[in-house]
Amino acid sequence: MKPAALDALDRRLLDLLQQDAGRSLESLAGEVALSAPAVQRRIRRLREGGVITGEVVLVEPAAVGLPMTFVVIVELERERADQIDGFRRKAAAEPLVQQCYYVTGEGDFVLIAQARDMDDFEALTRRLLFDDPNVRRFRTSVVMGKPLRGTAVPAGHAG
Amino acid sequence: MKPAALDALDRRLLDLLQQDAGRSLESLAGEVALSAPAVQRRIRRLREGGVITGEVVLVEPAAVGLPMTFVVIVELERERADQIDGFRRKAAAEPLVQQCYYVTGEGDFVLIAQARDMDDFEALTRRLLFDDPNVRRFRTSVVMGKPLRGTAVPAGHAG
DNA sequence: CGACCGGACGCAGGATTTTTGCGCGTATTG
DNA sequence: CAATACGCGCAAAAATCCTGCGTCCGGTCG
Repeated sequence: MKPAALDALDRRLLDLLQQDAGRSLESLAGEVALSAPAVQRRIRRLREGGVITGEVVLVEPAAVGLPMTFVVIVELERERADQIDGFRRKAAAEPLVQQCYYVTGEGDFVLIAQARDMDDFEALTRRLLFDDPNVRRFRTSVVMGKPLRGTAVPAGHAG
Repeated sequence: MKPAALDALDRRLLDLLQQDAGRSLESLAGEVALSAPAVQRRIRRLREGGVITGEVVLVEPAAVGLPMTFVVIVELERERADQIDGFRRKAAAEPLVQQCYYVTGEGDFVLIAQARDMDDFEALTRRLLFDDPNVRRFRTSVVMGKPLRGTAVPAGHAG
């Protein structure tokens, strides 16, 4: 978990792996002009250094019966550290909540959530928001169309 | 790209792979009480059916020099379909923009973006927002602390 | 100025994993 | 009740990953 300074090759690898983590070491090696073991060692270092934090499969929400996406802006009654943390924990415990941002300005939290339908979402708001006395108010936006989703950060961008 | 009805095993696999896509087929097979080839065939079907849309590595933004996260709510002047699409395209072309939601209510778009620092973010807002005459106004929220990020959807949740 | 040290590389062999072909059992359909 | 289709497990083949080792480069210290 040390900083470990990334060079241009590391960044290239990060960009490639953020597009497709399934490629073979050989294929990556060819792209960055290195041998397969060298690529593997670099990737391992990036993992151990905490730069790469995981490797996951992307699932189309609609395909598993959760076609609706919501953006919820939540305002809390009091912004005490333990309450902030409490709410964050509760939100994280909800599988339908994909992302949870604690923000300045406009409200206190911004949530991104999935749901099967309106009823499903309403049940979520009840559990997470209505029943929590510390939630002052919240505003829900329904996402239309297929959103641009992603977690990729441009590693080659700067340093 | 057909619906292809998911059974309980498919859903278990999806949940497991959304946590860690790096596991061996053997290990997955043990967990769901199936043989490795059976697991592999299911995963392939899920890919071909469009349920699994990709496999990526997760990168810690701070580690590549992009420690700041922003939530931006954007209002457009006119909500004509081609303008909506135009803005969406412009946003998607910005590597720093991770997510872009077109929503009802509160503004028209919600963006999640990364940046190295305030100047970096300001440059982004200039390119994407100030210079676009179709952007009426926008509100920026800075994300504090480490947000809960993720793209995992609970496959076992419903059907 | 030269020797030492650390770090990263490529190569090659061995271990693991993935992939394919095949035969079997079960469920569905005519 | 027979025929077909689908999915499974097994076992071997193919591909990939992983490790150990020798080498090279760059910085440092005597």
